Amino acid sequence: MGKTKREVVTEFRTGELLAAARAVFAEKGFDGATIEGVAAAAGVAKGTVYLYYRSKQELYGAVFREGMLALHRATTERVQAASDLEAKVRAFVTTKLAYFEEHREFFRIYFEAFGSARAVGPGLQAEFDALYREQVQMLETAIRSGVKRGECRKLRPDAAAFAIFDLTRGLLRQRTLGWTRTGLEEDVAFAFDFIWKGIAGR
Amino acid sequence: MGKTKREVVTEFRTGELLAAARAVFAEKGFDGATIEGVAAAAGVAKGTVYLYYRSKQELYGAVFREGMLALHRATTERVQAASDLEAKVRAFVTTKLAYFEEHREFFRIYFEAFGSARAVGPGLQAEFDALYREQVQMLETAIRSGVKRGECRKLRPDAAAFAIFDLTRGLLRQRTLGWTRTGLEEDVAFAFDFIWKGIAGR
Amino acid sequence: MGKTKREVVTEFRTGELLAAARAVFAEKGFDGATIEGVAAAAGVAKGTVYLYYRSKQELYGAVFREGMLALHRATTERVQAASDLEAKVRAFVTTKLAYFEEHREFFRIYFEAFGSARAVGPGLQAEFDALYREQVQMLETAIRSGVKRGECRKLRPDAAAFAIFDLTRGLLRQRTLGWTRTGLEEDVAFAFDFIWKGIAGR
Amino acid sequence: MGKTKREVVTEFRTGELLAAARAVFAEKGFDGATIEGVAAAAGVAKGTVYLYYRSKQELYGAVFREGMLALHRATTERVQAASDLEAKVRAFVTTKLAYFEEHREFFRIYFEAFGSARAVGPGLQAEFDALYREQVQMLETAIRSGVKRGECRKLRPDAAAFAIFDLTRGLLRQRTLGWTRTGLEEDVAFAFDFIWKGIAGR
DNA sequence: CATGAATGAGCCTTCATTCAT
DNA sequence: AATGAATGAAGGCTCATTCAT
Repeated sequence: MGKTKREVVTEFRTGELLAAARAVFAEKGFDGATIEGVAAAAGVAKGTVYLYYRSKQELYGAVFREGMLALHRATTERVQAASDLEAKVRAFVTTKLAYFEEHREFFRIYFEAFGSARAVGPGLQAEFDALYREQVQMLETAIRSGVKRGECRKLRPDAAAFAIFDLTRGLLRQRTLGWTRTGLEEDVAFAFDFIWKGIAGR
Repeated sequence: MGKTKREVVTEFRTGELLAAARAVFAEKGFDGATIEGVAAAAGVAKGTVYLYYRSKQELYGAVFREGMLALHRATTERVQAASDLEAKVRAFVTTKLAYFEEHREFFRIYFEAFGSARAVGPGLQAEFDALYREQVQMLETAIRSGVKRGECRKLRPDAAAFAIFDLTRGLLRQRTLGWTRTGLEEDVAFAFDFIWKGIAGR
Repeated sequence: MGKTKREVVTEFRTGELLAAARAVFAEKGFDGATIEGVAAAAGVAKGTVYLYYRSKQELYGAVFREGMLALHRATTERVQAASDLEAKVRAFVTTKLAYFEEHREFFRIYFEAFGSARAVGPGLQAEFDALYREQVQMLETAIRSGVKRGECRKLRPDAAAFAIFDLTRGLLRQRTLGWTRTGLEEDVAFAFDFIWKGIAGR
Repeated sequence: MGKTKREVVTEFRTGELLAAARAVFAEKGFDGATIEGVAAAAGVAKGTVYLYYRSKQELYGAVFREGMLALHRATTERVQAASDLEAKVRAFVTTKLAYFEEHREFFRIYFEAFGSARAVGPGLQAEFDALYREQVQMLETAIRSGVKRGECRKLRPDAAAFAIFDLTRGLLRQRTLGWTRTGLEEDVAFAFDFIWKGIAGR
């Protein structure tokens, strides 16, 4: 643990700035946010932001990446820990909903990426897409082996994976926008049920 | 038919500008787009844009509203024309996918509304939400009577409606971004199947 | 009386436009006024204004000149008709006040010329100055002969002329801005009295 | 004395900008002036102006207010220091003329306020009017007590105050526009004499 | 003659980024 | 490292003027 002084300060500042940026970007979006605003929220001067991030884009990227990776890690971990398909699907839905329950601010940023790929910049969009696909593939794999093991009916694993992903995302949106009054548990239960049985069911 | 000359010209310009604006907004997003860019795309001078639309916001609103209403009308019409739940769900998915197949550009604009409520402005966001809810309610009603008639199993109609909506939207995204290689027919079939039977199926 | 048709129409339009322009310039000032506004006030289209006046400047010039000349003529005539200095001074004050009583709108335009010589343009400013000096000289001449004839005490005629002019203009301003509640007669009486006797009086 | 560094720089810039703005507004008037022009005159970039003044209006307001208050203070002080009416009137005329002798540029701005109330904005116009009336009232009070004490003849103090004010303003204009070749002393002497004795005199 | 659609120069203002202190 | 003053490019919008109909 070498250059503690410098590194600690840097880490501290980085964290402060990241938090401030997250709040500001969440509230105003990429274009609506200003570096000045982020600096103010972090309690530092404008120039200081540029000591830690080279540009507005990069700062946004850091915020975005941090949130995405945490979400990604949590989801991956939980899903892989589950043993069978049913548990995996349930874990997927639960983890996502729970994550955003804890990170409301990141939600706006997350959703901005689905809409305005432009603001984000091509590099970031690629990263985002990569994580997206990775998650989809994880689901896909789970489904594929679920099909093999007879845990579910025979259907296209890739398409089903997308479907589960989208369904979860939609539910996320409703919850975060306050369009659902039901509790987290109940929402998860419904989503899983829908995914599992569709609307025809048994 | 009255002041044909003037009215025709106005309609023509309005249309040209709308098309140009749609293309530019689709490519760059609301903030990234410039009036100059729209004007150039329409082959007119900057000032001309302001003869037909009072502001950038208003122009965006016109583009957005036009696309939304067409989509809304098409969907509503087809769904209501269908007789039973199965047909209605199928119609819903089909119409949406088909609409964006024809209106690729509008897709980006449509999706921007899901992400950056800010840029769009509160008035437009409200309109958007209203249409959204109207569609969800239409699905909800269909499901409710489907449940009554035993066309599907007993589940919460509101949540199921949201689920169908979100699933469709997700599929839309994949198709438009070119993430699916399967044909329209097949995608619709899968989506319907998924909605209908879930992944457990019979 | 030749090209009656054309000339009559031209005169009519010219008059209409002049009146509209006077109203608009009076309300908004040179910079604040728009050709569109003048056209609307005159009940014609924008382009029509340019058929009769080459530019905004020229239109303003026409309005200005018309008002100035009428004022100048009225004043000159009345003053020269008066026989002795007392009558001349009285005529000067009375005519000016009476003129603006009738032409409230022109008042704003008249006063703009004292402040923003810039907007008016150098050519017009020169014309304005010429009329100004002419009036001052008229007063000067009157005073000079008044001095000779012993109608008043011996003082510098040029400076006295300016003083009378300025005093009148000030009174004008107060009346038009509604800062004086006294009647026209009384104001004239006071002004003349002040000019004649100063504040020390006999 | 506290944050000298920053405060000194700010004061310096504020002063520089104020001076530049005064020059530019004086030459071109409010509408004719551009922020770019002011910046250039101050030797800074356009954006810098906005670090010190929020808008063109505010900058104009600062220039205007500064000049008006200085003039107002000087006048008030000198007039109140004078003991009798004669001295007060003399002080009034002298101070005004002397002030503008020193502040030629401000003259154009001062006079613009008499003409184009519009450009200035309602708030500033109100301030201007308040100062105007205050000065008139000061004169009025002086005259009233002068009348009581028999220092001058009996006349309406309000109207006389206006007259003195206007006469002075007129003289100001002539001097600043270079329409008088006589010296300051002589002009003041004449003005006072005119005010005191009128043209009939003793 | 009259019209008003079209033009494009011009201006205020914002804000990401730099740099001297 | 931290600051925040300075920069200047960029963009929305207005409006005098032109010109085809």
